[in-house]
Amino acid sequence: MPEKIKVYHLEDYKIMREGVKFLLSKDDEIEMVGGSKTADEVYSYLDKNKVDVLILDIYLDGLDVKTVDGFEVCSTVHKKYPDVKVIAHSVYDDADRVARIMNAGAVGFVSKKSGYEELVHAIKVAYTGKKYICIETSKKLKNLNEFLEGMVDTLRSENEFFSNREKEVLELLAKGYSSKDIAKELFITERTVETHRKNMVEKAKVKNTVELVAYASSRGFIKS
Amino acid sequence: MPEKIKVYHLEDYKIMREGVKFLLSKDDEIEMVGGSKTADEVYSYLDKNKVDVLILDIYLDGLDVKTVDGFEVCSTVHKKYPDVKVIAHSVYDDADRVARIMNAGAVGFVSKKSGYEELVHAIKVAYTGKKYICIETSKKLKNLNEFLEGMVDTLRSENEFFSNREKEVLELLAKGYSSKDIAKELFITERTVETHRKNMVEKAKVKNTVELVAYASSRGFIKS
DNA sequence: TAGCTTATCAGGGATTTCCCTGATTTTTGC
DNA sequence: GCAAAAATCAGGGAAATCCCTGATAAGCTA
Repeated sequence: MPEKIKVYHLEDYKIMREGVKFLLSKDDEIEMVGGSKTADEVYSYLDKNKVDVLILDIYLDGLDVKTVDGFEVCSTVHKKYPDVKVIAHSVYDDADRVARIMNAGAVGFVSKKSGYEELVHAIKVAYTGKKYICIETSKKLKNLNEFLEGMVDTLRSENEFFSNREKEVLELLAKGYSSKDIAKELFITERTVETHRKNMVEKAKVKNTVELVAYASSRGFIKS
Repeated sequence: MPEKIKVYHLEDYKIMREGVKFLLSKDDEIEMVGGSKTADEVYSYLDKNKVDVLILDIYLDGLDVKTVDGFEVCSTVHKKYPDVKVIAHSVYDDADRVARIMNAGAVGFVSKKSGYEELVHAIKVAYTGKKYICIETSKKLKNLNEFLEGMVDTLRSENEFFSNREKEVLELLAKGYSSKDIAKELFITERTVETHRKNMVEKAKVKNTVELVAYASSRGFIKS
């Protein structure tokens, strides 16, 4: 099967992250690789991992100290990680904000009033390098469609983070399984399981399995 | 099996309704019976059907003609359908709005910054006839506890589960620290650290530290 | 005051993880 | 079809965790 579109979600409301994560994961072509509520977490994730599409909540009022501005995040991501397509996801769908966010480098705009199919659609369109504005909003802003003009296609490379087998091991680790338990479950030897653990610890640059699971959990690698 | 708690959701953002519907449906005791974006749809549903809990987004800016006020909806529901427990679900978690909505007859308040487990918890508490305010918000309003006194039955404290010392240990564990490392950091013996770990593993009913961290992380006990 | 929780400390031993050294086979990408 | 990545397997030994048995002291509360 072809590689899935790797999607990261920046949004300060946890329940929204949780919901979107599930809804988008229903689509076979999409893989939710992470989600967080601060821009810094996004940057540090993007430094190490490949992400195709970033869903960005424009207004992050932020629990953290400094107030983060969604437009700024968008243009920073656009400059620093040009391969990442940004889709703005917002409750505000007025002309001014849509224009600003598209100028800041977003390739898509989806109102939160729209359902998840709109978001799925926007992601797929963005992935092909085109721009998209959700039906709801574009109806409202039909004079603004000049903004939807061609953009340069970007390159892509980088590698996957955890392999499928590693992810299987990871999930069982998070359930409290020992290497021996996992070996039985997956019909491989304990040694192999240990190798997978070791490799993941190295990849994630963490000290041990406990931190690995904390790391993976906070980035949404572990289902539950 | 006992009957499920029938939950209706009033919320003007479709994607949020979709997400919440799934997230809450994962719980065996909860049944999502409906959801809509206007108050009128709620009323007509309540006229014909039994609903135990109504999740109410306080500010419905509303695509529909007349602007609907969440506080008004709350008090209308409270008077007209006294058996329906209203839980306010909002992005605004300031003292003023919390107080107003509780006075308008809500039995629970959950910030959208909280995850779905908080909503699940609030629903179950509400169903038993008690009042509840989410951790996030009650932390924020802790100086205003005078006004919360008597108004709420369950101010779920974080200490409900792990003690402060245990949480300190937990945070360091999630950073990959060994018992020895933690002992140095906290100026206690390795043995004591081990006891804290053991106690947490027992409390959380998990198999080992790895699962403990996965458990804690998914419930937001670990900052980062 | 009696009982509960929290926080501290400890020995001994079984089990597990971690770390170093390797290796072969299978799958996948170009 | 070749090279790279992923998946498999292995020994040996140090370190850490896990599991059982305890204990003491402080603080809260009914």
